[in-house]
Amino acid sequence: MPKAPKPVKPSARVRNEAANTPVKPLGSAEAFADLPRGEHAYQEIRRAIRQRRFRAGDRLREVELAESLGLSRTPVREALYRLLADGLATEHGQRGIMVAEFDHSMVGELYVMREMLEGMAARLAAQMASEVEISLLTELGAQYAALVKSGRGAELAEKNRQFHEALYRCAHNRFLLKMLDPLHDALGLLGDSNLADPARARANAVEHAAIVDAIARRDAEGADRLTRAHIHEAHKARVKRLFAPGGKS
Amino acid sequence: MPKAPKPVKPSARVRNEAANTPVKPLGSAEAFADLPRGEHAYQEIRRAIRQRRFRAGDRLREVELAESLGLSRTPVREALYRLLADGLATEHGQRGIMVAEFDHSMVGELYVMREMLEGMAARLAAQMASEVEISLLTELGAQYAALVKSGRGAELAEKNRQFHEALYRCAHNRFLLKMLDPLHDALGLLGDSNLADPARARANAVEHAAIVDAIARRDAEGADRLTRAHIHEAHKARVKRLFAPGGKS
DNA sequence: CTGTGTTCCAGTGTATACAATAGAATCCAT
DNA sequence: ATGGATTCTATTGTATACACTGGAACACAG
Repeated sequence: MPKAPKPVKPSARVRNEAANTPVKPLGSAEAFADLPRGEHAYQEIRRAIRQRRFRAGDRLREVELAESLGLSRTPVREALYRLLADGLATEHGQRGIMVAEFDHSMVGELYVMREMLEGMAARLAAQMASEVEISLLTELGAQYAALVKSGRGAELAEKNRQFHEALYRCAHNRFLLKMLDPLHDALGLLGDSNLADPARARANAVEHAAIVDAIARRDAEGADRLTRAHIHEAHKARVKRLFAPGGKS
Repeated sequence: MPKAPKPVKPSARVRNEAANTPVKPLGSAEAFADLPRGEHAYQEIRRAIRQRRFRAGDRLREVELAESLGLSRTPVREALYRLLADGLATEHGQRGIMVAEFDHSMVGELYVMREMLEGMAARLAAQMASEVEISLLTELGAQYAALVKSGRGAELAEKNRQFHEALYRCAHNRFLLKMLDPLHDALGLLGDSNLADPARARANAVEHAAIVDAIARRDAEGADRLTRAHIHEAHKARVKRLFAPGGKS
Protein backbone atom coordinates (compact mmCIF):
# COMPACT_ATOMS: atom_id res chain seq x y z
CA MET A 1 0.00 0.00 0.00
CA PRO A 2 1.73 3.17 -1.15
CA LYS A 3 1.64 5.76 1.48
CA ALA A 4 3.66 8.69 2.64
CA PRO A 5 6.55 6.92 4.31
CA LYS A 6 6.53 8.10 7.85
CA PRO A 7 10.07 9.38 8.06
CA VAL A 8 10.26 9.50 11.79
CA LYS A 9 10.44 5.98 12.99
CA PRO A 10 8.72 6.22 16.34
CA SER A 11 11.47 4.00 17.57
CA ALA A 12 9.02 2.39 19.85
CA ARG A 13 9.90 2.50 23.44
CA VAL A 14 11.76 5.74 23.42
CA ARG A 15 10.21 7.18 26.40
CA ASN A 16 11.04 10.76 26.54
CA GLU A 17 12.20 12.26 23.35
CA ALA A 18 10.12 15.34 23.96
CA ALA A 19 9.70 14.87 20.28
CA ASN A 20 7.16 17.44 19.30
CA THR A 21 5.56 18.48 22.53
CA PRO A 22 7.30 21.51 23.83
CA VAL A 23 5.18 21.72 26.94
CA LYS A 24 4.97 19.11 29.58
CA PRO A 25 4.57 20.71 32.92
CA LEU A 26 2.92 17.74 34.57
CA GLY A 27 5.23 15.00 33.70
CA SER A 28 7.98 14.70 36.25
CA ALA A 29 9.56 13.02 33.28
CA GLU A 30 12.53 12.37 35.47
CA ALA A 31 11.99 9.43 37.78
CA PHE A 32 10.65 7.63 34.79
CA ALA A 33 10.39 3.97 35.50
CA ASP A 34 9.84 1.85 32.47
CA LEU A 35 6.17 1.43 33.12
CA PRO A 36 3.66 0.99 30.38
CA ARG A 37 2.50 4.41 29.39
CA GLY A 38 -1.05 3.87 30.53
CA GLU A 39 0.11 2.95 34.00
CA HIS A 40 2.41 5.90 34.06
CA ALA A 41 -0.38 8.27 33.09
CA TYR A 42 -2.56 6.84 35.81
CA GLN A 43 0.05 7.21 38.50
CA GLU A 44 0.90 10.67 37.40
CA ILE A 45 -2.63 12.01 37.34
CA ARG A 46 -3.37 10.34 40.60
CA ARG A 47 -0.35 11.94 42.14
CA ALA A 48 -1.32 15.30 40.80
CA ILE A 49 -4.71 14.95 42.39
CA ARG A 50 -3.26 13.82 45.67
CA GLN A 51 -0.88 16.72 45.71
CA ARG A 52 -3.78 18.99 44.98
CA ARG A 53 -2.29 20.24 41.78
CA PHE A 54 -5.62 19.24 40.38
CA ARG A 55 -8.53 20.30 42.50
CA ALA A 56 -12.02 18.95 42.82
CA GLY A 57 -14.01 20.09 39.83
CA ASP A 58 -11.06 20.59 37.53
CA ARG A 59 -11.61 19.25 34.09
CA LEU A 60 -9.41 16.45 32.88
CA ARG A 61 -9.11 16.98 29.15
CA GLU A 62 -7.65 14.14 27.25
CA VAL A 63 -5.61 16.17 24.84
CA GLU A 64 -4.31 18.49 27.47
CA LEU A 65 -3.19 15.63 29.70
CA ALA A 66 -1.72 13.78 26.78
CA GLU A 67 0.34 16.77 25.82
CA SER A 68 1.54 17.54 29.28
CA LEU A 69 2.56 13.92 29.80
CA GLY A 70 4.14 13.67 26.42
CA LEU A 71 2.08 10.80 25.12
CA SER A 72 -0.97 10.16 23.05
CA ARG A 73 -4.60 10.18 24.07
CA THR A 74 -4.92 6.41 24.16
CA PRO A 75 -3.03 5.68 27.38
CA VAL A 76 -4.49 8.80 28.93
CA ARG A 77 -7.95 7.46 28.30
CA GLU A 78 -7.01 4.23 29.96
CA ALA A 79 -5.87 6.19 32.98
CA LEU A 80 -9.06 8.23 33.02
CA TYR A 81 -11.22 5.13 32.98
CA ARG A 82 -9.36 3.81 35.95
CA LEU A 83 -9.75 7.09 37.77
CA LEU A 84 -13.43 6.97 37.00
CA ALA A 85 -13.70 3.50 38.43
CA ASP A 86 -11.84 4.60 41.55
CA GLY A 87 -14.36 7.34 42.02
CA LEU A 88 -11.60 9.91 41.84
CA ALA A 89 -13.13 11.39 38.74
CA THR A 90 -16.64 11.71 37.45
CA GLU A 91 -18.06 11.74 33.98
CA HIS A 92 -20.13 14.73 33.05
CA GLY A 93 -22.19 13.72 30.10
CA GLN A 94 -20.50 14.83 26.96
CA ARG A 95 -18.57 17.51 28.76
CA GLY A 96 -15.91 15.10 29.66
CA ILE A 97 -14.33 13.92 32.85
CA MET A 98 -13.43 15.98 35.85
CA VAL A 99 -11.93 15.53 39.27
CA ALA A 100 -14.68 14.34 41.59
CA GLU A 101 -16.45 16.80 43.81
CA PHE A 102 -18.05 15.80 47.06
CA ASP A 103 -21.07 17.54 48.41
CA HIS A 104 -21.73 17.67 52.08
CA SER A 105 -23.83 14.55 52.26
CA MET A 106 -21.25 12.57 50.37
CA VAL A 107 -18.62 13.44 52.91
CA GLY A 108 -20.88 11.97 55.55
CA GLU A 109 -21.47 8.83 53.53
CA LEU A 110 -17.77 8.50 52.96
CA TYR A 111 -16.94 8.60 56.62
CA VAL A 112 -19.73 6.23 57.51
CA MET A 113 -18.23 3.74 55.13
CA ARG A 114 -14.77 4.32 56.36
CA GLU A 115 -15.84 3.91 59.94
CA MET A 116 -17.32 0.57 59.15
CA LEU A 117 -14.65 -0.71 56.83
CA GLU A 118 -11.79 0.23 59.09
CA GLY A 119 -13.60 -1.19 62.05
CA MET A 120 -13.96 -4.37 60.11
CA ALA A 121 -10.32 -4.30 59.14
CA ALA A 122 -9.30 -4.00 62.77
CA ARG A 123 -11.65 -6.79 63.75
CA LEU A 124 -10.24 -9.07 61.13
CA ALA A 125 -6.72 -8.04 62.00
CA ALA A 126 -7.33 -9.07 65.59
CA GLN A 127 -8.36 -12.46 64.30
CA MET A 128 -5.93 -12.96 61.48
CA ALA A 129 -2.78 -10.93 61.91
CA SER A 130 0.45 -12.79 62.47
CA GLU A 131 2.84 -11.82 65.22
CA VAL A 132 5.23 -10.13 62.81
CA GLU A 133 2.39 -8.10 61.40
CA ILE A 134 1.40 -6.99 64.85
CA SER A 135 4.91 -5.92 65.66
CA LEU A 136 5.00 -3.97 62.42
CA LEU A 137 1.83 -2.19 63.46
CA THR A 138 3.34 -1.43 66.83
CA GLU A 139 6.40 -0.03 65.21
CA LEU A 140 4.48 2.15 62.79
CA GLY A 141 2.38 3.42 65.66
CA ALA A 142 5.52 4.30 67.59
CA GLN A 143 7.09 6.01 64.59
CA TYR A 144 3.99 8.08 64.16
CA ALA A 145 4.01 9.04 67.81
CA ALA A 146 7.64 10.08 67.52
CA LEU A 147 6.85 12.26 64.55
CA VAL A 148 4.06 14.00 66.40
CA LYS A 149 6.66 15.76 68.51
CA SER A 150 9.26 16.53 65.93
CA GLY A 151 7.89 16.08 62.44
CA ARG A 152 5.99 18.33 60.14
CA GLY A 153 2.56 17.88 58.62
CA ALA A 154 3.48 16.09 55.45
CA GLU A 155 5.58 13.41 57.09
CA LEU A 156 2.98 12.95 59.74
CA ALA A 157 0.25 12.40 57.22
CA GLU A 158 2.40 9.95 55.33
CA LYS A 159 3.21 7.92 58.41
CA ASN A 160 -0.42 7.96 59.38
CA ARG A 161 -1.30 6.61 55.98
CA GLN A 162 1.27 3.88 56.35
CA PHE A 163 -0.16 2.87 59.66
CA HIS A 164 -3.65 2.58 58.32
CA GLU A 165 -2.57 0.74 55.25
CA ALA A 166 -0.68 -1.77 57.34
CA LEU A 167 -3.80 -2.24 59.39
CA TYR A 168 -5.79 -2.99 56.27
CA ARG A 169 -3.27 -5.54 55.14
CA CYS A 170 -3.43 -7.31 58.45
CA ALA A 171 -7.06 -8.11 57.74
CA HIS A 172 -5.97 -10.47 54.99
CA ASN A 173 -8.88 -9.67 52.79
CA ARG A 174 -8.19 -8.61 49.24
CA PHE A 175 -11.64 -7.22 48.69
CA LEU A 176 -11.53 -5.10 51.78
CA LEU A 177 -8.23 -3.75 50.58
CA LYS A 178 -9.61 -2.94 47.20
CA MET A 179 -12.46 -1.02 48.76
CA LEU A 180 -10.47 0.97 51.24
CA ASP A 181 -7.96 2.21 48.78
CA PRO A 182 -10.25 4.39 46.69
CA LEU A 183 -11.96 5.56 49.84
CA HIS A 184 -8.69 7.03 51.02
CA ASP A 185 -8.10 8.68 47.73
CA ALA A 186 -11.52 10.23 47.85
CA LEU A 187 -10.80 11.51 51.32
CA GLY A 188 -7.59 12.99 50.07
CA LEU A 189 -9.64 15.06 47.71
CA LEU A 190 -11.33 16.75 50.59
CA GLY A 191 -8.41 18.90 51.47
CA ASP A 192 -5.45 18.96 53.74
CA SER A 193 -5.13 16.33 56.35
CA ASN A 194 -6.62 16.77 59.78
CA LEU A 195 -3.21 16.27 61.24
CA ALA A 196 -2.24 19.84 60.70
CA ASP A 197 -4.06 20.39 63.97
CA PRO A 198 -1.56 19.42 66.68
CA ALA A 199 -4.21 18.37 69.15
CA ARG A 200 -5.73 16.03 66.63
CA ALA A 201 -2.31 14.66 65.73
CA ARG A 202 -1.61 13.87 69.36
CA ALA A 203 -4.98 12.26 69.97
CA ASN A 204 -4.38 10.21 66.87
CA ALA A 205 -1.26 8.68 68.34
CA VAL A 206 -3.05 7.64 71.49
CA GLU A 207 -5.89 6.11 69.55
CA HIS A 208 -3.51 4.20 67.33
CA ALA A 209 -1.81 2.73 70.35
CA ALA A 210 -5.09 1.60 71.81
CA ILE A 211 -6.09 -0.08 68.57
CA VAL A 212 -2.80 -1.91 68.22
CA ASP A 213 -3.09 -3.01 71.79
CA ALA A 214 -6.54 -4.45 71.23
CA ILE A 215 -5.32 -6.30 68.16
CA ALA A 216 -2.34 -7.66 70.02
CA ARG A 217 -4.70 -8.92 72.71
CA ARG A 218 -6.79 -10.51 69.95
CA ASP A 219 -9.73 -8.50 71.16
CA ALA A 220 -11.70 -8.31 67.94
CA GLU A 221 -14.66 -6.55 69.46
CA GLY A 222 -12.52 -3.93 71.11
CA ALA A 223 -10.40 -3.33 68.05
CA ASP A 224 -13.53 -2.77 66.03
CA ARG A 225 -15.04 -0.38 68.55
CA LEU A 226 -11.86 1.59 69.07
CA THR A 227 -11.24 1.94 65.38
CA ARG A 228 -14.74 3.16 64.74
CA ALA A 229 -14.30 5.71 67.46
CA HIS A 230 -10.99 6.70 65.92
CA ILE A 231 -12.53 7.34 62.53
CA HIS A 232 -15.45 9.03 64.14
CA GLU A 233 -13.11 11.52 65.73
CA ALA A 234 -11.41 12.08 62.41
CA HIS A 235 -14.81 12.70 60.88
CA LYS A 236 -15.66 15.24 63.53
CA ALA A 237 -12.36 16.99 63.04
CA ARG A 238 -12.90 17.04 59.32
CA VAL A 239 -16.34 18.52 59.57
CA LYS A 240 -15.06 21.17 61.92
CA ARG A 241 -12.36 22.12 59.43
CA LEU A 242 -14.83 22.12 56.62
CA PHE A 243 -16.91 24.72 58.35
CA ALA A 244 -14.15 26.78 59.85
CA PRO A 245 -12.01 28.30 57.06
CA GLY A 246 -12.98 29.01 53.51
CA GLY A 247 -13.67 25.31 53.28
CA LYS A 248 -13.80 24.51 49.58
CA SER A 249 -16.14 21.66 48.76
CA MET B 1 -0.64 14.69 3.84
CA PRO B 2 -1.61 12.91 0.64
CA LYS B 3 -3.07 9.57 1.36
CA ALA B 4 -5.27 6.98 -0.27
CA PRO B 5 -8.68 8.61 -0.01
CA LYS B 6 -10.72 6.37 2.13
CA PRO B 7 -13.64 5.70 -0.17
CA VAL B 8 -15.95 4.26 2.38
CA LYS B 9 -17.19 7.09 4.48
CA PRO B 10 -17.69 5.47 7.86
CA SER B 11 -20.90 7.39 8.05
CA ALA B 12 -20.38 7.72 11.72
CA ARG B 13 -23.20 6.61 13.83
CA VAL B 14 -24.45 3.85 11.65
CA ARG B 15 -24.86 1.31 14.26
CA ASN B 16 -25.31 -2.00 12.66
CA GLU B 17 -24.30 -2.12 9.09
CA ALA B 18 -22.61 -5.45 9.58
CA ALA B 19 -20.28 -3.73 7.26
CA ASN B 20 -17.39 -6.06 6.96
CA THR B 21 -17.75 -8.33 9.95
CA PRO B 22 -19.62 -11.42 8.90
CA VAL B 23 -19.52 -12.97 12.34
CA LYS B 24 -21.06 -11.53 15.41
CA PRO B 25 -22.39 -14.26 17.59
CA LEU B 26 -22.15 -12.34 20.82
CA GLY B 27 -23.87 -9.21 19.97
CA SER B 28 -27.57 -9.51 20.46
CA ALA B 29 -27.42 -6.70 17.94
CA GLU B 30 -31.16 -6.57 18.16
CA ALA B 31 -32.31 -4.78 21.27
CA PHE B 32 -29.77 -2.17 20.40
CA ALA B 33 -30.39 0.90 22.42
CA ASP B 34 -28.53 3.92 21.22
CA LEU B 35 -25.86 3.60 23.81
CA PRO B 36 -22.33 4.71 23.24
CA ARG B 37 -20.46 1.76 21.89
CA GLY B 38 -18.15 1.48 24.84
CA GLU B 39 -21.08 1.24 27.20
CA HIS B 40 -22.70 -1.29 24.96
CA ALA B 41 -19.61 -3.44 24.89
CA TYR B 42 -19.38 -3.29 28.65
CA GLN B 43 -22.98 -4.31 29.18
CA GLU B 44 -22.70 -7.07 26.66
CA ILE B 45 -19.57 -8.65 28.04
CA ARG B 46 -20.90 -8.31 31.54
CA ARG B 47 -24.07 -10.03 30.51
CA ALA B 48 -22.16 -12.81 28.83
CA ILE B 49 -20.22 -13.39 32.01
CA ARG B 50 -23.32 -13.33 34.15
CA GLN B 51 -25.01 -15.79 31.87
CA ARG B 52 -21.95 -17.96 32.07
CA ARG B 53 -21.35 -17.82 28.39
CA PHE B 54 -17.91 -16.74 29.44
CA ARG B 55 -16.49 -18.77 32.25
CA ALA B 56 -13.91 -18.02 34.87
CA GLY B 57 -10.51 -18.22 33.26
CA ASP B 58 -11.68 -17.57 29.73
CA ARG B 59 -9.52 -15.15 27.86
CA LEU B 60 -11.03 -11.91 26.71
CA ARG B 61 -9.24 -11.06 23.50
CA GLU B 62 -9.75 -7.58 22.26
CA VAL B 63 -9.99 -8.40 18.58
CA GLU B 64 -12.23 -11.36 19.11
CA LEU B 65 -14.64 -9.36 21.22
CA ALA B 66 -14.51 -6.45 18.85
CA GLU B 67 -15.41 -8.67 15.95
CA SER B 68 -18.17 -10.48 17.70
CA LEU B 69 -19.69 -7.20 18.81
CA GLY B 70 -19.21 -5.59 15.45
CA LEU B 71 -17.12 -2.68 16.57
CA SER B 72 -13.52 -1.68 16.86
CA ARG B 73 -11.04 -2.44 19.57
CA THR B 74 -11.22 0.98 21.13
CA PRO B 75 -14.60 0.73 22.85
CA VAL B 76 -13.88 -2.87 23.72
CA ARG B 77 -10.79 -1.79 25.56
CA GLU B 78 -12.83 0.74 27.47
CA ALA B 79 -15.16 -2.04 28.49
CA LEU B 80 -12.29 -4.28 29.51
CA TYR B 81 -10.81 -1.60 31.73
CA ARG B 82 -14.11 -1.23 33.47
CA LEU B 83 -14.38 -4.97 33.94
CA LEU B 84 -10.91 -4.96 35.38
CA ALA B 85 -11.85 -2.28 37.83
CA ASP B 86 -14.94 -4.21 38.83
CA GLY B 87 -12.80 -7.18 39.59
CA LEU B 88 -14.72 -9.22 37.07
CA ALA B 89 -11.61 -9.67 35.00
CA THR B 90 -7.94 -9.87 35.78
CA GLU B 91 -4.88 -8.81 33.90
CA HIS B 92 -2.33 -11.47 33.24
CA GLY B 93 0.85 -9.70 32.43
CA GLN B 94 1.25 -9.45 28.73
CA ARG B 95 -1.03 -12.39 28.12
CA GLY B 96 -4.02 -10.18 28.22
CA ILE B 97 -7.16 -10.05 30.23
CA MET B 98 -9.30 -12.93 31.33
CA VAL B 99 -12.43 -13.56 33.30
CA ALA B 100 -11.55 -13.58 36.97
CA GLU B 101 -11.02 -16.82 38.79
CA PHE B 102 -11.52 -17.20 42.48
CA ASP B 103 -9.58 -19.61 44.56
CA HIS B 104 -11.01 -21.09 47.68
CA SER B 105 -9.71 -18.49 50.08
CA MET B 106 -11.04 -15.69 47.91
CA VAL B 107 -14.52 -17.11 48.12
CA GLY B 108 -14.23 -16.91 51.87
CA GLU B 109 -12.98 -13.35 51.76
CA LEU B 110 -15.78 -12.45 49.42
CA TYR B 111 -18.46 -13.71 51.73
CA VAL B 112 -16.88 -12.12 54.76
CA MET B 113 -17.11 -8.81 52.98
CA ARG B 114 -20.60 -9.41 51.85
CA GLU B 115 -21.70 -10.38 55.32
CA MET B 116 -20.42 -7.17 56.67
CA LEU B 117 -21.49 -4.87 53.90
CA GLU B 118 -25.00 -6.22 53.73
CA GLY B 119 -25.27 -6.14 57.48
CA MET B 120 -24.26 -2.53 57.28
CA ALA B 121 -26.76 -1.87 54.54
CA ALA B 122 -29.54 -3.31 56.66
CA ARG B 123 -28.44 -1.30 59.66
CA LEU B 124 -28.42 1.89 57.68
CA ALA B 125 -31.70 0.99 56.06
CA ALA B 126 -33.28 0.65 59.48
CA GLN B 127 -32.08 4.15 60.25
CA MET B 128 -32.62 5.84 56.93
CA ALA B 129 -35.25 4.14 54.84
CA SER B 130 -38.43 6.03 54.11
CA GLU B 131 -41.81 4.44 54.58
CA VAL B 132 -42.28 3.93 50.86
CA GLU B 133 -38.96 2.23 50.63
CA ILE B 134 -39.88 -0.10 53.41
CA SER B 135 -43.13 -1.02 51.75
CA LEU B 136 -41.23 -1.70 48.55
CA LEU B 137 -38.96 -4.03 50.46
CA THR B 138 -41.96 -5.78 51.94
CA GLU B 139 -43.47 -6.18 48.53
CA LEU B 140 -40.32 -7.59 47.00
CA GLY B 141 -40.01 -9.98 49.88
CA ALA B 142 -43.56 -11.14 49.32
CA GLN B 143 -43.04 -11.52 45.60
CA TYR B 144 -40.02 -13.63 46.25
CA ALA B 145 -41.92 -15.80 48.68
CA ALA B 146 -44.66 -16.27 46.12
CA LEU B 147 -42.13 -17.37 43.53
CA VAL B 148 -40.64 -19.95 45.86
CA LYS B 149 -43.76 -21.99 45.47
CA SER B 150 -44.43 -21.56 41.79
CA GLY B 151 -41.44 -20.08 40.04
CA ARG B 152 -38.36 -21.56 38.55
CA GLY B 153 -34.74 -21.01 39.44
CA ALA B 154 -33.95 -18.13 37.13
CA GLU B 155 -36.89 -15.97 38.15
CA LEU B 156 -36.23 -16.74 41.76
CA ALA B 157 -32.64 -15.66 41.51
CA GLU B 158 -33.67 -12.49 39.75
CA LYS B 159 -36.24 -11.57 42.36
CA ASN B 160 -33.73 -12.32 45.07
CA ARG B 161 -31.30 -9.98 43.42
CA GLN B 162 -33.95 -7.30 43.24
CA PHE B 163 -34.67 -7.66 46.90
CA HIS B 164 -31.07 -7.30 47.88
CA GLU B 165 -30.50 -4.38 45.59
CA ALA B 166 -33.50 -2.60 47.02
CA LEU B 167 -32.06 -3.19 50.46
CA TYR B 168 -28.80 -1.61 49.43
CA ARG B 169 -30.54 1.41 48.08
CA CYS B 170 -32.41 1.90 51.30
CA ALA B 171 -29.11 2.51 53.01
CA HIS B 172 -28.76 5.80 51.13
CA ASN B 173 -25.06 5.50 50.78
CA ARG B 174 -23.57 5.81 47.34
CA PHE B 175 -20.26 4.35 48.32
CA LEU B 176 -21.81 1.31 49.87
CA LEU B 177 -23.76 0.82 46.70
CA LYS B 178 -20.68 1.10 44.58
CA MET B 179 -18.95 -1.53 46.65
CA LEU B 180 -21.73 -4.05 46.77
CA ASP B 181 -22.35 -4.09 43.08
CA PRO B 182 -19.08 -5.64 41.99
CA LEU B 183 -19.24 -8.00 44.92
CA HIS B 184 -22.42 -9.41 43.55
CA ASP B 185 -20.97 -9.76 40.11
CA ALA B 186 -18.02 -11.61 41.51
CA LEU B 187 -20.35 -13.92 43.33
CA GLY B 188 -22.19 -14.56 40.11
CA LEU B 189 -18.96 -15.88 38.69
CA LEU B 190 -18.94 -18.62 41.26
CA GLY B 191 -21.61 -20.65 39.58
CA ASP B 192 -25.32 -21.14 39.67
CA SER B 193 -27.28 -19.57 42.42
CA ASN B 194 -27.84 -21.34 45.69
CA LEU B 195 -31.54 -21.00 45.14
CA ALA B 196 -31.68 -24.07 42.96
CA ASP B 197 -31.89 -25.89 46.25
CA PRO B 198 -35.56 -25.67 47.30
CA ALA B 199 -34.80 -25.86 50.99
CA ARG B 200 -32.42 -22.93 50.72
CA ALA B 201 -34.93 -21.00 48.63
CA ARG B 202 -37.57 -21.43 51.29
CA ALA B 203 -35.28 -20.50 54.14
CA ASN B 204 -34.31 -17.43 52.17
CA ALA B 205 -37.88 -16.21 52.11
CA VAL B 206 -38.22 -16.52 55.86
CA GLU B 207 -34.97 -14.71 56.46
CA HIS B 208 -35.94 -11.91 54.12
CA ALA B 209 -39.17 -11.42 56.00
CA ALA B 210 -37.36 -11.22 59.30
CA ILE B 211 -34.95 -8.64 57.96
CA VAL B 212 -37.69 -6.47 56.54
CA ASP B 213 -39.54 -6.71 59.79
CA ALA B 214 -36.51 -5.51 61.74
CA ILE B 215 -36.05 -2.62 59.37
CA ALA B 216 -39.68 -1.67 59.65
CA ARG B 217 -39.35 -1.66 63.41
CA ARG B 218 -36.28 0.53 63.00
CA ASP B 219 -34.28 -2.07 64.85
CA ALA B 220 -30.86 -1.35 63.40
CA GLU B 221 -29.04 -3.82 65.57
CA GLY B 222 -31.43 -6.62 64.75
CA ALA B 223 -31.44 -5.88 61.04
CA ASP B 224 -27.68 -6.03 61.03
CA ARG B 225 -27.55 -9.29 62.93
CA LEU B 226 -30.25 -10.97 60.90
CA THR B 227 -28.69 -9.95 57.64
CA ARG B 228 -25.30 -11.22 58.63
CA ALA B 229 -26.87 -14.51 59.57
CA HIS B 230 -28.69 -14.53 56.25
CA ILE B 231 -25.49 -14.13 54.29
CA HIS B 232 -23.75 -16.57 56.52
CA GLU B 233 -26.29 -19.20 55.60
CA ALA B 234 -25.83 -18.38 51.95
CA HIS B 235 -22.11 -18.79 52.41
CA LYS B 236 -22.55 -22.17 54.02
CA ALA B 237 -24.84 -23.29 51.23
CA ARG B 238 -22.35 -22.09 48.68
CA VAL B 239 -19.47 -23.92 50.25
CA LYS B 240 -21.54 -27.05 50.43
CA ARG B 241 -22.31 -26.81 46.73
CA LEU B 242 -18.71 -26.08 45.92
CA PHE B 243 -17.64 -29.33 47.51
CA ALA B 244 -20.51 -31.47 46.41
CA PRO B 245 -20.61 -31.67 42.58
CA GLY B 246 -17.77 -31.24 40.20
CA GLY B 247 -17.44 -27.76 41.66
CA LYS B 248 -15.43 -25.80 39.13
CA SER B 249 -13.35 -23.10 40.73
C1' DC C 1 -31.28 45.71 25.53
C1' DT C 2 -32.96 41.12 25.01
C1' DG C 3 -34.23 36.96 22.84
C1' DT C 4 -33.36 33.76 19.11
C1' DG C 5 -31.09 31.57 15.41
C1' DT C 6 -26.52 30.34 13.39
C1' DT C 7 -21.85 29.36 13.24
C1' DC C 8 -17.81 27.74 15.15
C1' DC C 9 -14.89 25.10 17.92
C1' DA C 10 -13.23 22.46 21.65
C1' DG C 11 -13.42 18.00 22.97
C1' DT C 12 -14.71 13.27 22.94
C1' DG C 13 -16.12 8.81 20.36
C1' DT C 14 -14.47 5.56 17.20
C1' DA C 15 -11.69 3.19 13.90
C1' DT C 16 -7.47 1.72 12.42
C1' DA C 17 -2.45 1.44 11.34
C1' DC C 18 1.84 0.16 13.08
C1' DA C 19 5.26 -1.53 16.42
C1' DA C 20 6.74 -4.52 20.02
C1' DT C 21 6.73 -8.86 22.47
C1' DA C 22 5.97 -13.21 24.59
C1' DG C 23 4.93 -17.65 23.86
C1' DA C 24 4.52 -21.42 20.35
C1' DA C 25 6.34 -23.92 16.83
C1' DT C 26 10.08 -25.34 14.21
C1' DC C 27 14.55 -26.66 13.07
C1' DC C 28 19.23 -27.91 13.81
C1' DA C 29 23.07 -29.94 16.12
C1' DT C 30 24.44 -33.23 19.30
C1' DA D 1 15.38 -38.29 20.53
C1' DT D 2 16.57 -34.02 23.29
C1' DG D 3 18.15 -29.51 24.29
C1' DG D 4 18.68 -25.24 22.61
C1' DA D 5 18.39 -21.44 19.44
C1' DT D 6 15.45 -19.18 16.04
C1' DT D 7 11.65 -17.79 13.55
C1' DC D 8 6.68 -17.11 13.47
C1' DT D 9 2.42 -15.55 15.01
C1' DA D 10 -1.10 -14.05 17.88
C1' DT D 11 -2.18 -10.26 20.70
C1' DT D 12 -1.63 -6.15 23.05
C1' DG D 13 0.42 -1.17 23.37
C1' DT D 14 0.40 3.17 21.23
C1' DA D 15 -0.44 6.85 18.07
C1' DT D 16 -3.35 9.22 15.22
C1' DA D 17 -6.98 10.47 11.81
C1' DC D 18 -11.61 11.59 11.30
C1' DA D 19 -16.53 12.30 12.54
C1' DC D 20 -19.80 13.95 15.64
C1' DT D 21 -21.77 16.74 19.44
C1' DG D 22 -23.06 20.25 22.43
C1' DG D 23 -22.14 24.50 24.20
C1' DA D 24 -20.32 29.18 23.54
C1' DA D 25 -19.81 33.17 20.95
C1' DC D 26 -21.84 36.00 17.90
C1' DA D 27 -25.00 38.35 14.92
C1' DC D 28 -29.30 40.03 14.00
C1' DA D 29 -34.08 41.27 14.60
C1' DG D 30 -37.54 42.91 17.64
